[in-house]
Amino acid sequence: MPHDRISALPTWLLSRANLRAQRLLHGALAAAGSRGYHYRILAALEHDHLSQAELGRRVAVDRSDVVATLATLESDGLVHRSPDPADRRRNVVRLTPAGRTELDRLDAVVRSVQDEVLAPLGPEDRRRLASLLARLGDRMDR
Amino acid sequence: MPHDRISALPTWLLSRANLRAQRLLHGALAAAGSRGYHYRILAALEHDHLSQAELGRRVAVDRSDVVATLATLESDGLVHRSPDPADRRRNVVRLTPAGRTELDRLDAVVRSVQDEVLAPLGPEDRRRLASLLARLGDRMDR
DNA sequence: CCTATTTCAGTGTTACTGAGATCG
DNA sequence: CCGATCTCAGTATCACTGAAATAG
Repeated sequence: MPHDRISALPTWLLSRANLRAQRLLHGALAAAGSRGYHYRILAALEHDHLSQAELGRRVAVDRSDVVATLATLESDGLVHRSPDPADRRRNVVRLTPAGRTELDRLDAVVRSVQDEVLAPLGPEDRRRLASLLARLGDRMDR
Repeated sequence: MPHDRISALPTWLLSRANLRAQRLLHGALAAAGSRGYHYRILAALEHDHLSQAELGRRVAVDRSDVVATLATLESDGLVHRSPDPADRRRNVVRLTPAGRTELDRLDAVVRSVQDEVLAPLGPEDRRRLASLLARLGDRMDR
């Protein structure tokens, strides 16, 4: 094999597996008329109403991208922004009823992609992989 | 936990772990004055002289990005392109001596990043992870 | 004074698409 | 005519930076 320097590298294996997963995910979300940031942000709002900064921290979306994504989601009637009376720097972001419906719709899409991504692995290997990946990703303080 | 819909998703765990790995990798390559595509393409040329199309296939870089990357590498004197006499559609791409030196230099950078990425795991878990990721990434025909 | 939040504008890498010209 | 290669130009998502305005 000519490119052994690369093919055994953990960062390579990780990026290949992730590329395949993200292709499937983005393809499915695009077919549903949505995108990754939209799903992430709607999902973060499922239980709580949050400020934009807190929202971005929870789903690891940059403050700047939160603004742009919320502008789209709000103009589509999926979320609602209102000034926080307790701290007037903040916006309180909530899911609208239409937003909750959209979240459920996208969630079905996302769940079905998980099975497709994990198709090569049995149940036990799926659990092992999840556990190993979680340990790698936990050190994400930056 | 408020965003359980996301935090247990394999595609989420994969993207988080990969983001951390790529941040470390790109940071280290940038500090060394290089980038991911440059390393990948130099590494692919280690043993063989290849056409651009074959090169792109081996390290999964799009034909279009191969052109742009080779233009930079060639102007830096790291690779050499010449028309293939046997098939005049093709360019034969070879590493120059300076290119081989650069590959060795970048290789040291990349290797040290692997240890940093895998720091949370012991030797046995590292092998398991590599094996599981390889099985996920193998289905990359598209 | 310093920090946090929201917003805007812009950058960067990776990944990808479409089309033209050349050649087998 | 079809298919492969190289090139150019442009797009998309995600990730990120710097700075201004506002408020605690």
